[in-house]
Amino acid sequence: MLQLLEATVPIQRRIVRAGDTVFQVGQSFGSLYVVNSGFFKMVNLSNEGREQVVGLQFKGDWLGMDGIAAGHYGCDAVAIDTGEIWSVRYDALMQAALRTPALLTALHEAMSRELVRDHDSLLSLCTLPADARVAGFLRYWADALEQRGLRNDQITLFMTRAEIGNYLGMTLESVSRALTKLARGDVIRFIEKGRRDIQIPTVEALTRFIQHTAAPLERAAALH
Amino acid sequence: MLQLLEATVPIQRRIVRAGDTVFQVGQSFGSLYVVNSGFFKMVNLSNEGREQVVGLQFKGDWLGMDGIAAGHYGCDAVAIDTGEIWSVRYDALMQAALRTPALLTALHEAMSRELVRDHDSLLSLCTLPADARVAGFLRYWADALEQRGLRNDQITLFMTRAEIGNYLGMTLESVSRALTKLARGDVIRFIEKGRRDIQIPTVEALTRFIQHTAAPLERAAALH
DNA sequence: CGTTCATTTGAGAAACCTCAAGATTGGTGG
DNA sequence: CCACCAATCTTGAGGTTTCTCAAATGAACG
Repeated sequence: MLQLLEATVPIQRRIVRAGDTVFQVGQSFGSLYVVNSGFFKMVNLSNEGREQVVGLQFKGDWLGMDGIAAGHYGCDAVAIDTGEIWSVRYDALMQAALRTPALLTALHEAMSRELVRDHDSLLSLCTLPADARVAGFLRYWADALEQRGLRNDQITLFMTRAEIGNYLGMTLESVSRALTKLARGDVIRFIEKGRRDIQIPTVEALTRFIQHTAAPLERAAALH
Repeated sequence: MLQLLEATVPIQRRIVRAGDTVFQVGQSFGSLYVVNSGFFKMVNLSNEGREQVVGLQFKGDWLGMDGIAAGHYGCDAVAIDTGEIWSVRYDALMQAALRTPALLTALHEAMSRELVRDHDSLLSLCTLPADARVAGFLRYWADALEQRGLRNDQITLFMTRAEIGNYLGMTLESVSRALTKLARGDVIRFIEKGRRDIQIPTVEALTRFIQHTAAPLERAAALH
């Protein structure tokens, strides 16, 4: 995907460091961005000032697609680690897409994947208790790394407990307690001194924990 | 948008009644659907059988875009009222889009709007108490009607309390209590006998209720 | 080596869920 | 037209999860 983009559209590259913003909510929409390396969080800001992490983007993911319809970006895109971000003018991309339909396919698939991911988040938020949501978060991160060919037995969270909690709809204390509980059950292990590096013996153990912790679903199944 | 589609792409029309499914999770992806009339819910089903309403679609909205990347639909699309749904072959749409770029714009804006909407849902779920989420749900429905030129001072919910609760991440009892509270404060009114028809004196009152009920946000703002 | 920020842990409070009992409604058949 | 049935909805009481508040510990940095 990255190669395809490189070969067909003018690209601007930019190195970012943790805390840098790629674009901000309200800013006029003009370009889409693609993660070449690093990790990014998307932060939504409500009218009343409530702040919400609504997504995490990894290598190959697109940023800024929520700005296409409104004409301005719908959230802040913030780097949470050093990385490289590519930007593409949306109008240039559309021009190129008419000549190279594969570009269109790539863009549509990226948007589609993000929709699926959002729905997964909603599902977790609504149906899982706090502990399981944290486990699901770690599994998501591990899966994301694996899909990109990176080692996923050991992950570094570039987020504070507060950020993770915000993303998962719970307090930082609840995140801490959940991680402690996971470590006690040997589903995860803390490496070294810092508590940001987490070893994941097996992803299956995480999945088991989620299913085991999930509330009985007689009620949930009563939708019919 | 509907006219544009009609003029440029082969369309298949279908009348649906409440409970009919447009497509089901896992079904092979081939077409996108557009709501001509009626109301639809998108239901996600997790591996373990947890069921989650992840979206509501109104006139002009597209259905099935979460199937583009995976090659199969990611959720069930279920009519919750009588309506008409149009279907368009995705490959035919792409063909037509190369000749009529406006089609592409329309599709991208539809996906973009859905991303924004999903992020709004996440924000509500994570930052608002149950009462305010119900108020936000009613405001969303009223806004959706208004944007489509329909009267929005009186809305008919084609969903049970259980479905609303599922969508909003709470139990049906909590939905009931929230509606009772809203009615007591005269933010909404029940019409007639049934409890499915709700009168909304002013959307502003709903907004005020949400802001008033929102928890103080010192904690939430501590993301920096 | 002290300061600051992040994290952990505990105890009490609050929101929400669960369970249960009645009410209300809409539909169906007598 | 009325009575009954099934489904939905409301309301209450008590339990559970999660949040809030507070304090202590640990790590990072000059």
